[in-house]
Amino acid sequence: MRLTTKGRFAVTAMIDLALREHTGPVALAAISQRQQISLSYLEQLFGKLRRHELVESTRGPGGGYSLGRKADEITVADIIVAVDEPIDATGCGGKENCMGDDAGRCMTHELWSSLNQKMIEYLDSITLRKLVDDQLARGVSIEDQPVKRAISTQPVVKPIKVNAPNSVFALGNALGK
Amino acid sequence: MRLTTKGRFAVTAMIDLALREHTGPVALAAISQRQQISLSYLEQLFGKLRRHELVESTRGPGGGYSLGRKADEITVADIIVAVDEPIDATGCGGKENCMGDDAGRCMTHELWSSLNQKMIEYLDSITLRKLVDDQLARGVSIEDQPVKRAISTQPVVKPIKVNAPNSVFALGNALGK
DNA sequence: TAGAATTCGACTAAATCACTCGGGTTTCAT
DNA sequence: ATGAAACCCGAGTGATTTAGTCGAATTCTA
Repeated sequence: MRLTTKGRFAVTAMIDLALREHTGPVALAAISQRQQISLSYLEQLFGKLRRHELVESTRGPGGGYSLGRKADEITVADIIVAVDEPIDATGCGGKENCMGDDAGRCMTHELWSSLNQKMIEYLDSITLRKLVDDQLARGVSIEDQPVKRAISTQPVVKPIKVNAPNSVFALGNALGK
Repeated sequence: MRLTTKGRFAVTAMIDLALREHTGPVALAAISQRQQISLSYLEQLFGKLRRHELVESTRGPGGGYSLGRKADEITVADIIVAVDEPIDATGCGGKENCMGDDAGRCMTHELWSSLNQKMIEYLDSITLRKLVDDQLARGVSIEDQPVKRAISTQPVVKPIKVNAPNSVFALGNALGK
């Protein structure tokens, strides 16, 4: 289990999606504007989320993404595992066959796996529904934009996101303590 | 709060250290062999751990590292923060001054910070002592090598760690679920 | 004092991450 | 049909992380 900015962005985007999917599919462009995540990066993340069946896509105008199952059946661990690609690797998947040359056994993995397991269990106990409720309790305003596809008499001024370096947020991490 | 291989290695090494420091300072070379972590990387990690006063160093022959304070006063969060360098960055340290141009506020950070806080609190509740006790309960054999500095009549054959790619372990991550 | 064991610190190289770019493909509205 | 809105995909790039190398500095033993 890893915890990187990629996972954070995915969780953030999923919360945003869960907050608004009741009015139909949510376009990535909208999430991109609200959460300051670049559109193409979101596309990568949602590609993985879709392959893991955490979201469903609707193509064409008026399309977007909706949750693949109910919000209380999606956990934070699901999201993070989906975008982080287990990779598994090391060849020493689950068995103890990764011993070296002396009696050390697979202690390296043993040592970490216990804590790792606890982390996973913890993150698996937090559902998307819980996070959404937390946000609503905090009084986050959803302030729907004109929801249905804009009646295209006067085209909406498209906010081209000039040169505002949205990577200012993207780069950082931690937020320490 | 980030959770990368660096943090995992640091926690693993600290457990190894805590398991054996009762016989005096533990040399990084020993941890390197047991846990399959490259010596130079360990040196980097312990440099940071030392600056954060989680460990103390003793130089010269018979030297090594020992815990900076008692094992039940060191938490997993302490270790991870020490090696991960908060960096803080983003300029939007703690305040809400990072709003964009429309009413979106700092929702991106708001969204994540709640979960982030929970993660920190959780990892801060797990002490090194607890992890060590878990390992001992699992029956991990400590199997002390000839503890005191080897009587240097016949020099011990230094296991040069031929070309065994110890990075096999170093590379991977996650271990999925 | 000589020599060995060990920690320090700076530089360097390889791998991975966090994006960006430039194209597609599907579907709806007119 | 045509065009626009949205999802799809894969290659490319720069910074960070990870790891390795070398040369010190320190301190114990003999």
